[in-house]
Amino acid sequence: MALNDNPSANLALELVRTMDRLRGRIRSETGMGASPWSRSQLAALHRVVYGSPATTSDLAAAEYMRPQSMAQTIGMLEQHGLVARRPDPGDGRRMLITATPRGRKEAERWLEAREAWLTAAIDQTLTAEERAGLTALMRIMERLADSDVPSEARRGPGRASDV
Amino acid sequence: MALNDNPSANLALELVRTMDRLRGRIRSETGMGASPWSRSQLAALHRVVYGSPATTSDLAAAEYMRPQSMAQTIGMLEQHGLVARRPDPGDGRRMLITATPRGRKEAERWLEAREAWLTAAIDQTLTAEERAGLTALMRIMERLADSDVPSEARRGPGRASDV
DNA sequence: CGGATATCAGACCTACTGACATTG
DNA sequence: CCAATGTCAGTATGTCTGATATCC
Repeated sequence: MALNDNPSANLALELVRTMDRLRGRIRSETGMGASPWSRSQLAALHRVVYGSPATTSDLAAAEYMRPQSMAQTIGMLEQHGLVARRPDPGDGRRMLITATPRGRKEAERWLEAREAWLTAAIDQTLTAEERAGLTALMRIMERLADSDVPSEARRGPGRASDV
Repeated sequence: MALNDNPSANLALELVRTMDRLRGRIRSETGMGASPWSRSQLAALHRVVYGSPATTSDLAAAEYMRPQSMAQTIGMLEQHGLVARRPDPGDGRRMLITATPRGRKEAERWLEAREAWLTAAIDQTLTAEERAGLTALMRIMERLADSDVPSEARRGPGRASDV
């Protein structure tokens, strides 16, 4: 790699590259017609179904998105009756999102279907020990995703000369 | 989770959700102005710089993308003089991509800058054991990304009732 | 002629930014 | 009046598909 003397920098680069490649493989195997719902929509639905009632902003913060982006996703789910929005009794600004019975059924159906290839890959290429340890390893990525390291850390070099 | 009786299905779902969330966090911390190059462009440049001369199709296959998508990425790199394309002497159909000296400099400069936040997060929130675990996790993800499990595995349920 | 590579054109998905209204 | 939430509109990106030309 020879990128940097800092081991963490190499870990970071390799981690991102690995996630990008695995994501690409999953995309290429899953195709787009595999489900009427996009990955973002299923992620939001998953959170709504298995979580407590929350606002669009809450969901956006949990997924590290802007509220407007999450609103668009939630809007599509609402159009199809998978989630419902009701005003917060105590705060007129807030709209609470909850899953409809239909939304719960669709979530169970499609969350499994969407990751069918990855499920098969985990089954067929990992050992039992690796599968047993995978959950613990994923916690490490969760800790990174939710770490309180401030964004200030990104002190990039000056702009490229003439790009 | 209560999604499925198959443990691998739950692992698959959790892995995808965790990657999506970490990706979102990195996106939100890195911003868009952090680099004149996109993540796809740097990924392609990284592969060209540290690999042997290859065609657009080769690079696309390695990143699990369509050749047309990779061609667009490579085209932008070529416009800015980071990579060069020359005809394959032995096969008139093929165009070999190589990094220019400038491309090598830019790669070293920006690959590090782009993951500065993740580097800091790894440094500040993970223990030595966890960093070792992270390496193990990346190996597993690489094996999944490159596994030979066929796409046939995705036998989804029938289309949603009336969606 | 069939297979592989590259190219051109069009479409979609996802997330972003900015501006504005409403409520606490 | 200011902060927070939600909504509307426009933008940018990255990838996809389809169709076509060229070369082995």
